[in-house]
Amino acid sequence: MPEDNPTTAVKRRVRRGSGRVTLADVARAAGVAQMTASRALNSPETVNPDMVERVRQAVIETGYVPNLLAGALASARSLLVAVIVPSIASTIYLEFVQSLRGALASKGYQVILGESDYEHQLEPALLDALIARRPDAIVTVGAVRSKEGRKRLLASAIPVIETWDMPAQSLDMVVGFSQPAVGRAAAEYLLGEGRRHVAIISANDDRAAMRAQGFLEAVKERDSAARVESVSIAAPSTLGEGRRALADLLSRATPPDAVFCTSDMVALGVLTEAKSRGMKVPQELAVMGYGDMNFAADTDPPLTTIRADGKVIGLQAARLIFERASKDVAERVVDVGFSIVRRASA
Amino acid sequence: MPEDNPTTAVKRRVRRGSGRVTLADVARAAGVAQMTASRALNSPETVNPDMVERVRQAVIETGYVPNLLAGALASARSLLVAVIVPSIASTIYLEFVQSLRGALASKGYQVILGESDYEHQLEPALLDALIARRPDAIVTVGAVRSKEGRKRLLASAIPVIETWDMPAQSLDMVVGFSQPAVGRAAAEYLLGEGRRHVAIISANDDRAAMRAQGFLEAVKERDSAARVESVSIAAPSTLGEGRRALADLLSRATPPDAVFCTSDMVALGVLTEAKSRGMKVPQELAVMGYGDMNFAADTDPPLTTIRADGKVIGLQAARLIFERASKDVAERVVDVGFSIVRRASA
DNA sequence: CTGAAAGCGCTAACAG
DNA sequence: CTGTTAGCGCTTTCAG
Repeated sequence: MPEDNPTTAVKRRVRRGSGRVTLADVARAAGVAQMTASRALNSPETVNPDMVERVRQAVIETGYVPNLLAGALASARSLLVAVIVPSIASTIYLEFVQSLRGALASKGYQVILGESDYEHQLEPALLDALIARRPDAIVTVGAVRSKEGRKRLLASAIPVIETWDMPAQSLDMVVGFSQPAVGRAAAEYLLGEGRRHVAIISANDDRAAMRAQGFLEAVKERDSAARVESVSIAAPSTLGEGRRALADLLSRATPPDAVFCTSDMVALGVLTEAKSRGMKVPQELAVMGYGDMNFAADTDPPLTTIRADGKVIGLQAARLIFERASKDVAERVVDVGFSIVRRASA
Repeated sequence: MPEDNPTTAVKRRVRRGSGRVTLADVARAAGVAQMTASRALNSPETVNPDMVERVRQAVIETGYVPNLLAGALASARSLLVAVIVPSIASTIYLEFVQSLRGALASKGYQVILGESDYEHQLEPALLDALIARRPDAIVTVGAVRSKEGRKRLLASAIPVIETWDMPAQSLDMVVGFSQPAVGRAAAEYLLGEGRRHVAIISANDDRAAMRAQGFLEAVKERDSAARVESVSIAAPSTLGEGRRALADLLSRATPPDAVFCTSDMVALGVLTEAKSRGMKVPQELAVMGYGDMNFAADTDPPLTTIRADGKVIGLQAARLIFERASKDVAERVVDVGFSIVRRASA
């Protein structure tokens, strides 16, 4: 007879806990129900102040540190945000990640890092690994282009923010600016300064390619007969690549009188190479960068560059995440624009 | 009577799941028990191949993505590693974080990012926030100095790896090298090259201070009457800080004939300032950096610097984490050393 | 090798 | 405002 009977008690499947202090321990120590302890910690305004005090005391006594794994599972809110950058080593997105992480941390969110590699398309495996953590949002640098990637993100129902770009078909939310417009602006600036034979040194990643495309189009529009030199370098772009790219350009039949570079680091390489050859910048060669990195104002000569404010992108992305979490209808697209920082090099 | 009786059925507390596909759905689709599905995915070698195949098929059909929050809670293994850097924006640790993240990812671990700020001591709040995620390891850049921080880490029973340093009192595991030894090596190198009036430009963070100390000690040991100039700059160190620091040094009564810089970026600033003043490097001024960043070989002149291989530190840290996880007794201390990369600037 | 039950530590939902 | 109960989705444990 399968009757529950004390003498034929079912064998206990033993499974002891981690041995760590749990919320139940805190509740016991404070002499309240576990749920009250939970509320005292997470929404103290809904609990009698005395109880809150007792619970806080108990937390200190016991050395309790909540288990967010359990909390996230129970509440379906992980307070985790996945951030996918092309490469951790690429300095361009550092301030962005930093400001995003900081803003998120202020509301209890944590950041989990993904790396997509410039070369490979955002791999489904990477995406699945991140989705498996059930982040409350996924932030990607650049638009998600791969069909499979879009599909998985959509299926996951996790809010997505694509950044540093302005995709025609956004997945969900966007915080960025037009990459081709950056290239156009650079071309117009250099041409407007009277340069006649412009060049572009561009890395072979998605966004750099878009800038290059905008640059070339703008030059052609202004003067369909214009010659544009172009050098492609590998990402991540370094000072050395910049030096070699300029050497390449200068070895051509008609050397350029202006160069737009895919990044400030490359521009610094161009500056270095130019100076080592005794060329005068900007007289003989105008040099323009992209990124306005923290050294751009202090190069010799100071670097004219295009500034896209990573800090702002990070902050705006965080804001959208907060709004979405609180069910306020978040905007879907934020164009943070960019600006030309005019210094002496161009 | 509180007897369980069908007609007075207890009211159902409704709590529907997330609506997502769960392992139970997969098991159902595959016609196996949930536990078998779990095993088929996590330890396929323990399951009949046919079953594995059926489960895999079901995963694809259903679009199942595991919920690692639940898995982590149940198994007490989060496959999460917390990495604490002083500042995300500081380029020195980029390769380290990248290689660490990559190595961990290859075994299914993910990285969650913490930032300690150079200025504040590792804050208990940051630590608690990370511990709350129950990471399988915590990796810190630099030794954990604060008493409270050490206490919490110890109490958490989470494996800790302190990196980029060689603390006398390590908390648990260490992968690094002696920071004072770096300073000594730099001093000995410059003095050995015949420099007589050396200077140091040092940021005011923990590790830079240790290098500076080693530098000063070594100089004194060699020649107790030696004069050493010293400039302190704010972290994070930039090219501009380097320029200004050199300007400062040159304005002093007896300008130095050699400078050791807290980072390559600062050294690049020194190079820039020297060149803009028409000084000859290394003839009039030897310049030495620290970090061997990717631009160091391509500056003009190429930068002599001290290389500590962040990539190796990351890899070694990952290895220790794996070993500890598999219960092999992991080593506790790995000294990865450093090397002087001799180039033209000094 | 496969399955059933129990429970990881927390919060949602409901009842008082 | 406080408490009770029932899960969240997975894996451990034990039994077959």
